Amino acid sequence: MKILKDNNNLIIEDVKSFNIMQILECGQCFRFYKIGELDYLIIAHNRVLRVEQKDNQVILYNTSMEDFEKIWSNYLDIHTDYNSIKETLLTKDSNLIESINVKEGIRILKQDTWETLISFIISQNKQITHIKQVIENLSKEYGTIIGEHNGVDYYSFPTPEQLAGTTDEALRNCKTGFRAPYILDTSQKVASGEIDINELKKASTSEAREKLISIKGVGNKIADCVLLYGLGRTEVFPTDVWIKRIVEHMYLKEESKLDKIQEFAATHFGELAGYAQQYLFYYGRENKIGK
DNA sequence: GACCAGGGTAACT
DNA sequence: AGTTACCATGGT
Repeated sequence: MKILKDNNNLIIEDVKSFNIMQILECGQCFRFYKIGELDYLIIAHNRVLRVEQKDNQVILYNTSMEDFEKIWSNYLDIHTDYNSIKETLLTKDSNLIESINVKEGIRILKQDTWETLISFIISQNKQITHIKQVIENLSKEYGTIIGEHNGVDYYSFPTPEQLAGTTDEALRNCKTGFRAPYILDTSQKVASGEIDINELKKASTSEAREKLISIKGVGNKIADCVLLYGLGRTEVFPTDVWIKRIVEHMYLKEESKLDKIQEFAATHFGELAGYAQQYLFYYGRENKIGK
């Protein structure tokens, strides 16, 4: 892999295990817009980034080398060796061959902790398209303009302070529904420092999980999503209805409770459970495994 | 119109 | 400790 500069754009050449469509549409993130084939706008870290993929080239438009080193290489998880991860997973479990082959270009984005916390609170009992819609509503209402593309403005994800000052009714107007009090409460606790995002980053996985679950509206599944997508804890195995069905169908052969599925993932996939979850979720959901 | 969606809480046994 | 109704909202 090497990085080339082309006017205001950066080109990543010969990057393996990278498919921008799979990375964005595997269900881990919500703020992106498809503008063409393998061509997307990503809203992250208070920036608008256009990423287009052509053959073995990934083009990052209007980006400096400095931003790449500081933000995007980390966000896109560029320096993680996914070939090695996939090989190790396959030696642990050859049943993964199909999902890994089909979804070979997944990478787990390193997303902002605060944004994943609110996003996955919104996600409960909602479909992915609705989640995206509600997050866009919130960003337009409470965020700030951070960029433009083809005459359309794009907004940052609101800060804790921006959300802490609103009301339950205003949040419901953004179609948050019964999640509105959860969002408001969480925002006020983060804004006041009662919940410290930086402490979560330093805490052990189990300590961080415990703190996350203490937030009203955050249970096991949402806490694990924040741990995996927003805190880089790649050993956790978020277990939603889909992953539950998939694991039951592919491995356990019977209805199983959450703790049994967690135990299975930990012993079966070990430290790589988060990656395995991502391949299984995206492939299994698309093919309705177990449904 | 019932049923379900990348669940969680509170009020029940 | 283990179930169950309910929570907004939009799509099928």
